[in-house]
Amino acid sequence: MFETLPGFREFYPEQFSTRSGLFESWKRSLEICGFSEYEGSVLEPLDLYIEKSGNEIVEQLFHFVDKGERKVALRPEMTPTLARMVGNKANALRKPVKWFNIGDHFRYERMQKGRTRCFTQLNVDILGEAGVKADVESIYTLILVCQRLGLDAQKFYIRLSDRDLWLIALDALGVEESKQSQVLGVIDKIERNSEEQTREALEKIVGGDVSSMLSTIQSLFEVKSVDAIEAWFDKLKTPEVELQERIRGRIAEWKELVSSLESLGCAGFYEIDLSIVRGLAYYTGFVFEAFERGRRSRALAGGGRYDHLVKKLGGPEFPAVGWAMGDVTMTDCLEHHGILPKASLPSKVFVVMDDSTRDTAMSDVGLLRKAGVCALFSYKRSGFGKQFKEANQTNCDWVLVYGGDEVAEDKVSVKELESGQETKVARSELLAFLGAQGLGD
RNA sequence: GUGGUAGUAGCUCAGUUGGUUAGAGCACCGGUUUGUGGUACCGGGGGUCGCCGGUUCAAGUCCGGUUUACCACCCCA
Repeated sequence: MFETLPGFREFYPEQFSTRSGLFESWKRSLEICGFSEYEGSVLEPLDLYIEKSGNEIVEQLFHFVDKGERKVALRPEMTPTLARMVGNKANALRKPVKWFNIGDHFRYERMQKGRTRCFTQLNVDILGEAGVKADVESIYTLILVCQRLGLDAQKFYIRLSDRDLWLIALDALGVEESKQSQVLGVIDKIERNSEEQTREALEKIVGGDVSSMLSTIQSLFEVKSVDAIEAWFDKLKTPEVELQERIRGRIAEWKELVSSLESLGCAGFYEIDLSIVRGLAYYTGFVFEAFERGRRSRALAGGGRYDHLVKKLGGPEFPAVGWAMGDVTMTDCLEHHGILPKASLPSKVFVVMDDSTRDTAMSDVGLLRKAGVCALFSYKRSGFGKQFKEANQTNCDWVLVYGGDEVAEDKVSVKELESGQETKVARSELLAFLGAQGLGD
């Protein structure tokens, strides 16, 4: 037998039902917030990703040369595709652009828990709006999606940070602009690395004694409220007027963000945590990640503002904010809490017949199906007992018995399996009867 | 890319210091039951013991390689 390729997945009907249930929930939650679904290409020019993230990411991509000598890659994420799609039609799109996609993504890496080579992601983005309102909506939709899957504030939370604030802080600390992104890289790893490693990395970039800078940076990790952010900057005592302007402006935006989230009922669902920087180079402002509480696992979702990506890919200036959520980690989380979703299935009827009534019964099966009623029957000639058994095994809710007695009266016995209740219904009334039970179109 | 652990039926596993024809439960199929299901009892099908090689009279069992999975690093969209 051939085996599935490493890191790729197959979904048997039972798992597929969970998957569909998850997708249905995602889709519904975003439609509620006024987002429209879109789809991009799964295969993209390799340069689209090199352009954005640098050459080293090529090793993690599923990439190859096609028969037309084109260097191509299976998409590892949606954002560059989306940025290009929006950039191409930027002037024709009504703003804000509120789009979501549920699609497969690929990366060639060693597998482990919560990580495969093929995964499905929900991508939610708002483009064309630079104001904080878009950040609020983005974070809010993430919370809503989780809530509607059955996750409450005891089960997950969002860690909220701000790359812009870090850049201001680094300016205030006197770090040259050209070195700031490198320093952000070090900050991103601070929790994982030892203090010694961090100090060395920082010295290498900035030079000289960095211990006071390091402790100032670390003190920003402790900050848990907007007031504390304000106090942290007050303590720095930056003399430059222009920098003070920036600090004041950013804090005002933080205040707006927090108060809007509170009024949307998001209190308890998020924490300010400036240790989140996020590795991707294209993030520019607020960034955030969703985590399960009380369990060490991968982020459930992550996102943030990326105001320059559309332009970087050849489009016009187009501010954007968005996030992505993977199906692997989310399914794992929902399973852990015993709240796996299921695809919604319509009620089904099973038609029981014998040789003498087969023609009548089958012609009714045809009529029922045409009217949108799910109607099954056995492919075997077997006794009524067997057929009832099959009705159970195929998860039917109703059985229609076409026995000789019933058909002679031009009637059908209709039995509801769960209650065991059975009534005789005239064949001409059958559709109306089932319709009253919520079956059919 | 580095390291650790594991692979026996569709699933969960048992299989003694190497020893006849490799087992159990669940699931599946059939029967008890040719006009009424879920329960119960009885029966049945299903295995190159991941793959290749080695040691041995004899390998599911020991050794080497390989592959796959899981876990921890690395990295993270």
